[in-house]
Amino acid sequence: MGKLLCACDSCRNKLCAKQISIFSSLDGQQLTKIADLIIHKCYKKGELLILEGETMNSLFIINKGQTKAFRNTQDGREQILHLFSEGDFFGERNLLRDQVSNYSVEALEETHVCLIHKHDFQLLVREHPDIALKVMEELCRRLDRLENTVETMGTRTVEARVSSVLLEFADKYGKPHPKGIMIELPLNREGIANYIGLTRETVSRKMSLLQDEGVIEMNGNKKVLIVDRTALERLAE
Amino acid sequence: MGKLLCACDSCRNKLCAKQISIFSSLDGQQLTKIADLIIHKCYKKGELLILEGETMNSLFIINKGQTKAFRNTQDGREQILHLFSEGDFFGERNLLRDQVSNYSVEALEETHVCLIHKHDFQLLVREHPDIALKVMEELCRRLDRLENTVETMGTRTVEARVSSVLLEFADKYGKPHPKGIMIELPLNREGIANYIGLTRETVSRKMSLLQDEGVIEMNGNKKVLIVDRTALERLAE
DNA sequence: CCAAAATCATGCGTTACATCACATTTTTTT
DNA sequence: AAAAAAATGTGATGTAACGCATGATTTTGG
Repeated sequence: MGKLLCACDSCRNKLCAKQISIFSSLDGQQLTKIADLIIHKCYKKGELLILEGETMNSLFIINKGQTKAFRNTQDGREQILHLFSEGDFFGERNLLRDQVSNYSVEALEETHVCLIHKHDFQLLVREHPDIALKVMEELCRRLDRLENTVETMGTRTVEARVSSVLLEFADKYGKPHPKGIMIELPLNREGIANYIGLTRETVSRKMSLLQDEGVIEMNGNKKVLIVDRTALERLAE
Repeated sequence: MGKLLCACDSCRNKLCAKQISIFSSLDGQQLTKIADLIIHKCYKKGELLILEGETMNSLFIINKGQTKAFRNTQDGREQILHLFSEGDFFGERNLLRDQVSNYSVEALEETHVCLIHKHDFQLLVREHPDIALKVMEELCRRLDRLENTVETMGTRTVEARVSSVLLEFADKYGKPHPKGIMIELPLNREGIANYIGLTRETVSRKMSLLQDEGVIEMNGNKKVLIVDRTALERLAE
């Protein structure tokens, strides 16, 4: 289960840093310099990138694949806090203040990451203040999303929560489809339940209900077609 | 209900900016320059500082008093997202990208704020990158808190939610007391309920229960004495 | 200090979700 | 392609929080 250096050099000569929005203000030469600082790693599905409570010393940037950030609650549940995919970063909180990670991060599929060491990142930020602004922007986006999550979790109706999460997935992972928007779900039913604080069974039941109402169509376990987005938005309130 | 300029000059000549952590890296001369940019305003209890959906052009920093940030949900509830008190700032999200406010902010008591105009703030950040890092730190703290909120809201047991919020208040507003920690509650029962996604009645019932168990002692409606912090921490998990 | 208004406590019936159990389907493995 | 494993759907049942109603208490404002 060792975390091996990535065998593929899919990005070593391709300036993967260029793809990443927080570096978007830099020019080619600066990016080349950054590329030299980056270490690449590759994780298989189910592998842990970060363990809650662990001391961190790098910023993780996802080059390919996706991960979930979660905590194991005392009552045995798993609460998923964030989903990270291509271009997202995490571990930033431990770069400013010395602090252990407050969640675990697990690969949901084969995931390739770029690592920048804490020290290098701090130098970069000093040299290019624009990076700090980009990071701030992303943190604000993340706050927005969490505020929405808190709002929907505070809402009593469970239908609204399920609808919200489907809309979120549609925006993030959805692809156009002749009959609507096709989503390749990043999580199974239990994962969705752990993301919005419900049980697997309740998510199942509500999704079946949405299908009966003609709002969505399930295609196997991993694909969902949003047929009537408007209805979903109305349900999500 | 007009938002009048503050009559008191409690801070005009006292470099109120000095108190504010995001400016802590600046020296006296720089602070004086900032003080000139600041506009002071004063709001009475119940007044709105920001209305959800409003275009924003300033950063608000609380000099004295406290406020709640909230949204009115479609089902008629009010979801409180943040509590801000002395030294806290808000409105930052609208300074980076042009975006309307995604929550309303209301004064919970007489509140004095310092306002910095978007344009001035952006210049300041360019000139003093340390400010951006300080803002990032605060944003991270806020993310931490929201992540905790999501975790406790996802937890099924309501006792844990109530205990968590009491602990949060104890840390933020608690004062030492011979028998434990005395809290001056920033919110009434309904407010607490809207903060953690419960009903007023449920909060009432659970707090009565905690009192019966000898964990807390209520003193009128606005004061709570934490008698057994350990028990509360155990309940909060 | 008193009266009015606001806030809080609590009993009770109802509802919605959790929980358990098991059949079924889908996915993975060989 | 078949077998094994994993994930999902669904019914029955219990329970905990909601929602309403009402009386008690606390706070506010003159």
